[in-house]
Formats: sequence, C-alpha cells, structure tokens
Amino acid sequence: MTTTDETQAARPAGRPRSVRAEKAIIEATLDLIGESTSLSELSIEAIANRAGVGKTTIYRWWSAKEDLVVDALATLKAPLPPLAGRFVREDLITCVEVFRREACDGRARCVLNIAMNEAERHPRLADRVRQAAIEPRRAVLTALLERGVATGELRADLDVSVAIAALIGTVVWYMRCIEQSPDGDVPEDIAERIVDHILAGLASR
Amino acid sequence: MTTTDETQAARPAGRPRSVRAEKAIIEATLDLIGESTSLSELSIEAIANRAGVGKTTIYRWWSAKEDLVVDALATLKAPLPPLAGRFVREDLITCVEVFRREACDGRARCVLNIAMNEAERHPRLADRVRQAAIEPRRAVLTALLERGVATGELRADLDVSVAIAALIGTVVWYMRCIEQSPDGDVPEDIAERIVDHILAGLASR
DNA sequence: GGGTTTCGAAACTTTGACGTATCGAAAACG
DNA sequence: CGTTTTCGATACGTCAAAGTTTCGAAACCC
Repeated sequence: MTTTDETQAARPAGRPRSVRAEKAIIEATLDLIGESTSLSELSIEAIANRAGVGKTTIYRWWSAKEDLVVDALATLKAPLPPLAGRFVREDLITCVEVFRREACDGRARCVLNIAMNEAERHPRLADRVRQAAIEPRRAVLTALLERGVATGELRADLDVSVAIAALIGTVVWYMRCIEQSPDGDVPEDIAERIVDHILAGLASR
Repeated sequence: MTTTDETQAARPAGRPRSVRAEKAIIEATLDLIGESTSLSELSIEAIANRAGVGKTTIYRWWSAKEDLVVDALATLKAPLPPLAGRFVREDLITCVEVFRREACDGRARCVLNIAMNEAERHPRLADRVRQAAIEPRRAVLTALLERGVATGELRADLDVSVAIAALIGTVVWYMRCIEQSPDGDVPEDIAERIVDHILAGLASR
C-alpha cells in the first residue's frame, strides 16, 4: 500500500517489502478460512506454510490474526453484476445465479460464515464484513424489488425483508442440502427454477 | 440408564453414579456447543467447569469427545408436532413456526451447524445427526407438500426440493438477518407471512 | 562496496488444553 | 463399621500452536 503506488516519493532505503509474499499470505489466508469453520482453528503457522513464507514476515505486518483476516476479506468484495435486465425476473435470476456459484465456493462462503458465526466474538470484524459485503447487496436487492413493485411486476403489498430472505435463503439452503446428499447434482437451470417458484409461489392458481 | 430404572436388580455395590452430574455434563455440553462454531473449540475442561464437575467424571464415562457430543445431541431430537391441519397452509405455518423458534435457540441451532460444518471432519457424527434430526423432517415436509399437490392446493408441477429449501431457507435466513441488525424485532406473525409469501409468490397476479 | 531493511528458516518460551493419576470425602451396600 | 465405588479437586507430563527472537542471505539505495 505504501510501496507500490509511489514511484519516487520517500523510499525508505533497504530491501523493499515483497509483494509476492504479501499476496501469497493473503491467498493462503483465504484458502484456509474457506477450509475451516471458525477463526480460532486458523493457525498462523498453517498460513505461513501454505504461503511458503516465514512466520516472521506475517507477524511483522499484521500484529493480530484478526487484522490479517480483515485485510484478506477486503480483497473479496465482489459486487453484484450490473442489473440491466428488461424485467425484474431476469435480474433476479442473475442474482440467484451469483448466489448459487458462491455457495459452491468455500472461499466466498467463508465471508458469510464469518459474518454470521463470529458475530459476537469479533464484532469489529463482523461489522466490517457486513458493511463491505452484505449491505451493498441488500441495497441492490431492495432497489430491484421496489422497482418491481413500481412497475407492477411484483405484488403491491410485498414484504421486502421476506422477499430477500426467500431469494437468498432458498438458494443457500438448496445448495447446502444438495452438497450433502450422496447424489448431489444440481440442475443446470436451478437459478431460473428457484426464481420462478419464488415469484409464482407454490400454490396453484 | 442402568441405575435409575432398576429397583432391585444387581446393584453393583459402591456409590452409585450421580444422575445430577451426568445431566449437568450433558447440559453444559449442549450449552457450549451452542456457543461455539466447531467441535474443536469445545474443551472438556470448559464442560467440566460449567457443569461443576471434575474432569475425571467425564473421562470415566466418555472415552472420546465425539461420544459425549453424540449423547448430548441425542437428547435434542425434537420431532415436528403432528400435522393435522385442515389445509396444507396451516401445517406449513406450524412447521415454519417451529423453525423460527429453533433459529432463535443456539442450542437447537447447533444441531444443524454440526451436521453442515463438520460433515467431512466427523462423517460418523454428521451422519448420525442427519438421520436422527434432518431426514425425519424432510420426510414429513415432503409428504405434506405431496399431499398439497394431491388436493390441488399446490401447483401440480411443484419442485419439492426447491419448495423445501424455500420454506426452511427463508425463515432461517430471515432470522439470521434480523438477529444481526440493531433494530432486531420479529413480527409476531412472521411464520404466517413467510408462508403466504412463499405460497402466493412475490409476483402480482 | 557499505548501509539498511526485509526475507525465510529455525530455535526458543509461553500458553492452554489434553489425558492420566492421586487424594480425601461422600454415598451406597452388608 | 468396613467395603466398595464414585465423587470433585488437584497435580502431573505431553503436545500443538502462539508469539518472539536470532541468524545468514537477499534486495534495494547511494
């Protein structure tokens, strides 16, 4: 952060910080978070080993484990793609498809796991994750749903909170169940099917 | 188990096993599981302390931590209440209300957390939890949904897997989001509202 | 080449939980 | 009362990981 973007200003003399090592550390941290369920079972030595780096190098730049995790997660904030569909339904399918892909990727999933499981253990960390990764998406979904209400595509008495929970919760739960059952194959068009079930409802017309 | 239900048969002489201690150990185990995210951070010493019990007493009766966890979780398998509603909608509300209540209780939530998070780390344990707590409910929900299809209350082309994910996932996700937002109050009739949104769908008719 | 800083590797101390052993007290029996 | 077994408490050695320190090599500047 201080070494890369400066071409001439105040190089402090001495061997510069290794960008390769820093990247490797962040990558290893993300990998290992994705493979674990809590931060307590994430060991600095494991990170150092996977990154091919001395422990010293990690402790030199991050005083606490939590700081390292914060920096690592900060590189993950993948925003939702632009939603420029003609109908709300198309944009919802786009979103659900993103959620589906992320539910498969342990690395992306860990963002949520941390924000939810370690909420009261690391409030600072959870807050930061929430504001960086959760809130923007909630805002996008809220705007999208309200657009649908405005155009008449969605029912006028829509409960936005319930609707968001239905969209995200359904795909998350579906993927969770699938990945544990022995015959775990996901239909290709699962995002579309989920959205259509949520939009049209389970009841007969 | 051997001491309580026998009035006269083969008391082995000596001080009998303390029922109070066993119950306290199980209770403390459940409490601590509910407060933790993985089994590895569940320490025997913490259980002994919370239960007001010597470590010896735990090691005497459970050789491995996993055995203790299995016994503790075995006391939690609360089955779904009987579903005798006139309409499928009523029974769905009953189920969702159960899920909602359990989503508030860390102790009940830990059953799912273990089954999901520690699936490949403790396959034996995860299987046991799944067959004791997850599968029966899935079967009940499947039967309920198929009943709805048969009566015409639900659409004929219902995707049961998606429907189950929508019912459970929505309430789980909703409660998760609520409990983390600062103004976390749940509407009294949330189960009914969720079921009605899921049944009728988000789209306008 | 000299000065400075970081690098990776290894040794070290500390911490916390594990699992075992020991001890006196307590609770049942005859 | 004596025997037997469990109780809770405590102490012990083991072990894994934390976090610190040391060391020689490497990478930059002048």
